[in-house]
Amino acid sequence: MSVDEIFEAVVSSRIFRARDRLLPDYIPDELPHRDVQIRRVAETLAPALRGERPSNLFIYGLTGTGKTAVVKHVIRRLTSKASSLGVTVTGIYVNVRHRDTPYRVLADIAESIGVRVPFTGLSTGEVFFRIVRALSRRSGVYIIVLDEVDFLVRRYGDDVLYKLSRINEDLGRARVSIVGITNSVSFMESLDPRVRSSLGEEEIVFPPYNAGQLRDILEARARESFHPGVLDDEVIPLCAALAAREHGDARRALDLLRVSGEIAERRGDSRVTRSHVMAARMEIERDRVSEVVKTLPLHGKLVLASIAALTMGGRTYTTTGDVYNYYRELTRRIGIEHVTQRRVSGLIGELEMLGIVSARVISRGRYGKTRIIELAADPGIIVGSLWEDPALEPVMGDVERDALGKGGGGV
DNA sequence: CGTCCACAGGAATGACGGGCGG
DNA sequence: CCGCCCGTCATTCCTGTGGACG
Repeated sequence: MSVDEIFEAVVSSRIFRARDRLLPDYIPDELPHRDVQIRRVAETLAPALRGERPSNLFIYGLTGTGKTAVVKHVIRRLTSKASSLGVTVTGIYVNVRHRDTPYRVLADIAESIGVRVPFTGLSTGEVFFRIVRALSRRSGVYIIVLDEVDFLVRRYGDDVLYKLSRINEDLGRARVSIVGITNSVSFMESLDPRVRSSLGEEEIVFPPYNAGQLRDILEARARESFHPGVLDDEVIPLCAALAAREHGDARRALDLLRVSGEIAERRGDSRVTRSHVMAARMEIERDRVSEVVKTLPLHGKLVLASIAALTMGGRTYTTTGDVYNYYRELTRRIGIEHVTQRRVSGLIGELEMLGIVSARVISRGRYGKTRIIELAADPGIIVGSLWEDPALEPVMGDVERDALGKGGGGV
């Protein structure tokens, strides 16, 4: 296919009418099955229209339950209503997982209100001071949305939240309220009581979608994004069912639908079928894992290789100590320094956070306390991704062989 | 019912790179 | 341009602990 033909195929897609409406950052005008949540968020934030400070708000719900979409949707309506009323309401959105240090979060907030700050070099206190200084010269209501805020607190404590929750004391006419979004239901309990009572003035829980609701969401979105009649009847129910299995994650469901369409298009097929969905599922998983593995530090990769080698055969799990021994052997054969067991423990924790292994702490009594570690992604994909790092090449053959060697099932 | 294993996990450290004020 | 301070990353040090064994 020539370059021109590729471009032409994209422009005159037989499959998609508006592919971008399936992307994660697209906020549709209608959010099916979230009427209750939309109303409650709107009620909470509405006082901003009178220039009053809305209550701080905390939102809980698993990934893909529409938290971000609902908040963005309401804030978009709110700011446009406000400007038609001549009131200043500003929404500031920060995803804390992507900007995962206190400094970067504050820098983002500063940027959003037009305060230029350098990437680094300032103390967080200084950035905070500049935000306060800028806001105290203004009036209006500022709604700061901290998405996935649990990531920040887990690593850096609730210092930033505490300061932000008290920012109004230092301001003149401007008013700030905070909307925190989190995936973790137990998050609020980990906060300092002062912060908790201040930030949790209002709380809303987003329940997961069930398969039927996911189907409604997908159907509404498919009408916008696909040409009529290109989806086989079973495609949407299948995507919905697969995502429902993953605790009702609408983002997963939409990704699945989009990638299915992309695969159909790439293959030159005129309809999207079940087989495209199955291929999409595989492709999404492969991309996710290989992206994570690629960004892992070298020792993280070696630890992951060790876990893979120790679990791929008959055994389904391994423990920290076994992983460490195997890992040391790998570093010896490559001829590099090894890190301490503490660090390996930390790396295992990071792999768990990335969703590539699962680990839980158990006590084996007389035989000590350890973590039970299992792979949480397809082993074949993990090993395949590890092969891509040239530094691991000298040992990857052995890693694969060791794993297969245990296939018989005896210790 | 105390011991003690095999780690977990908090706190501290050091290297590094970048901005700031003079 | 220099010395200083800060955040970040990768790492080390060290204290804490659930529960089977004896």
